Amino acid sequence: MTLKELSDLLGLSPTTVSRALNGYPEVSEATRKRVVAAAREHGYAPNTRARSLATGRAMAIGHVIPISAKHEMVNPVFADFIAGAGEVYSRNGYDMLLSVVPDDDEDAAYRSFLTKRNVDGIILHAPTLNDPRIPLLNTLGLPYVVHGRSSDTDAPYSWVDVNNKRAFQRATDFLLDLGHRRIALVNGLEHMDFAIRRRAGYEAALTARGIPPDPTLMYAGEMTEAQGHDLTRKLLARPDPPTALLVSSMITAIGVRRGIEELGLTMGRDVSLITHDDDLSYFRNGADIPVYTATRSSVRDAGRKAAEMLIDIMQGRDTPHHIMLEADLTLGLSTGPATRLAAGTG
Amino acid sequence: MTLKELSDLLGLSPTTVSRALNGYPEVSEATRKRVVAAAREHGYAPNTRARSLATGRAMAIGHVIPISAKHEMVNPVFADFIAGAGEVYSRNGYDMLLSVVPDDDEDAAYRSFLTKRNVDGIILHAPTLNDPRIPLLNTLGLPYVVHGRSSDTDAPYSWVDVNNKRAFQRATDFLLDLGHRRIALVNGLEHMDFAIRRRAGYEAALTARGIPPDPTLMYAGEMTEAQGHDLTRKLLARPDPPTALLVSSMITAIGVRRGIEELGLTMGRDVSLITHDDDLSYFRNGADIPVYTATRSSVRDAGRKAAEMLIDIMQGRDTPHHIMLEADLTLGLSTGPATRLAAGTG
DNA sequence: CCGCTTTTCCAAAGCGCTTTGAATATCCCA
DNA sequence: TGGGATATTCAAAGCGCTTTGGAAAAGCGG
Repeated sequence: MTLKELSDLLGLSPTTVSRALNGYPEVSEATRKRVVAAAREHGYAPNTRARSLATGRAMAIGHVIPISAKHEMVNPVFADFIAGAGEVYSRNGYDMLLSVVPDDDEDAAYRSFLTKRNVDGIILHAPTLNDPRIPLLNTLGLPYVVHGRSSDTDAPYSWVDVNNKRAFQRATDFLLDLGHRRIALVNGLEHMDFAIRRRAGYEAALTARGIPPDPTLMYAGEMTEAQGHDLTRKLLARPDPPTALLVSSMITAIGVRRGIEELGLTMGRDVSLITHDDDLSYFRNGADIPVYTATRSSVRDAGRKAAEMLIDIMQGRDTPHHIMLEADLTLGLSTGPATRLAAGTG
Repeated sequence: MTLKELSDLLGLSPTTVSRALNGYPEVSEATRKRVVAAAREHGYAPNTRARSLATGRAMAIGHVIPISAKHEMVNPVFADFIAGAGEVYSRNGYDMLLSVVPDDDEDAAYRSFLTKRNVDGIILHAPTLNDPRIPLLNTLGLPYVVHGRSSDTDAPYSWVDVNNKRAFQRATDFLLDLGHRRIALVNGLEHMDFAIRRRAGYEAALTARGIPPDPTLMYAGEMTEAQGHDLTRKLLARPDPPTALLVSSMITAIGVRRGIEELGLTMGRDVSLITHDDDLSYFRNGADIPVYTATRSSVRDAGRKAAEMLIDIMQGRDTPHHIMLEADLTLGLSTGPATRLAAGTG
């Protein structure tokens, strides 16, 4: 069913039917009712392609999902972020276009969004230090919002981010308060902006207490379960093992825990652990006390906020273009005073 | 840059330029070269919306991501499935359109794909017993492929699925061979088709050895970490605890393991565990012996296969429209003979 | 009842591409 | 050298919608 068919059916011109459906004032309320009813009855909806050709707007928002070319790894937080964003898109009549590309030719994906004109805006994921995609998007001229920030970047851009530095500073402080002095950092890849900020928070907390950060206690890499495990085994095998670990991902934390328990140690007693928790639906803590003490911030909520911001920008609304989310520090069972392990080994 | 501008630039008609770029034979090789070079130089790519309006093909494939309205849960395997499918789409010039909707009005999303004509085909996720979406899609007339199957459905449809029944039958058999007799099944929601088939495999293996399936050992629910944990605690607190658990998801298995170890028991010695492993990138086992004995089948690979099948169908190629993937049974550290626990409790 | 404004509707152009049908240029061989 | 076949190119229509500019209908005060 096309607009023409529907208008023939109603004995009206396509113009009138179009206006009636799009809520223009130049059509009487009576005919509008009639048109809307007929459209519903015959299941008419305008052909997206024709409409967006005529209007110049694609009514779609693009996401580029980079796949680590080396490790074929897909970031597990994407699913929840996209769930949040998608919710907002649906409510506002936008489609979500996903482009899955190896992370070494992401640029092409953005350019193609522009040349093919199939999206009106873009969400940029997983920004790195001085991310080259930001100047690229600025030259392309497509509205976009970054999920995260990019340190050392001059160019202006809109973003939604968690206060990663403060979160990890607070977490480290908390561990220090518990008496821990050797605290390991198990972080994401070091060119990732969130990892940089988390490290900054961690180092700031240590330095504030006069403890020089120990590079051998700091790890940066892919956040898989296996990495968490292997690394923990290595760290705890040292003559001077850390008494606490600060971890950047729930999935890595699970591996860390496995490593701890394989050694017959108990998390929260022998070794403390704080993890960042993106509040992924399938890892959500039950009603009782959380297993992991965590810096928690819902990535799904970030998705919603980023989507809303982007839509605002595309509609020219002059909203604040930065949203800083504060992570909760939620107390769980994985942390405890450092004394016991210190006593055990000392 | 539009086609017209490019053709003016070249002193050719839009027709010729279009044909040159689309590889039609009615254009001399010399001009084709010239056109292609100019297009590349000026960064010309046809406007998707105009092109698909003219051709009638959207060059996009739709996925509906249902969010459990009750639990706000997003299926963690989606990310990897989509990564696999997206890879194939990119290679073939298709876009991926995602529609995130609460799972109680999914139908509307499919209908809207049709009326808005913004996709050429659909991938159907997470089919249930006698899934109503299959007849719906058959009436809509859009090509589609189901990731999974739908038991008790008469209507024909194309699918890519894992042989869930055989996988769980083999896994159960393996546990039986190890001497286990009380084997718990921790399954997904019972209206999900994969859960039904896995249970069928589990029951078939038991029955074949004359062991009547015990309904109190069979659980069906959301596959979260917390559920796995809570359930395990309950099961192991029974006077007649199971000596082994067969679990439908890696994430649940992690919770199960937590439950086991909280009781001071050791997985693989005191309690055995086999899980289904979708080979998600961030849970991938390292090079050494896997932690979990598992029925393993890459969901990313399933995504690739489903995408290829759908594209074949859309192009009218008469390929086989069913692909049954066999899961590996990979031996890990989480399984062992039943004797010890039996000795301990008996 | 007339001339004016306001309301309501419509014809036609145009968005940027593909594709049909026709026109022109080129070729080959008698 | 001419005429038919073949290789190139092009003009124009059309995909289904929105939107400009205008026409017809209705309302209104004098």
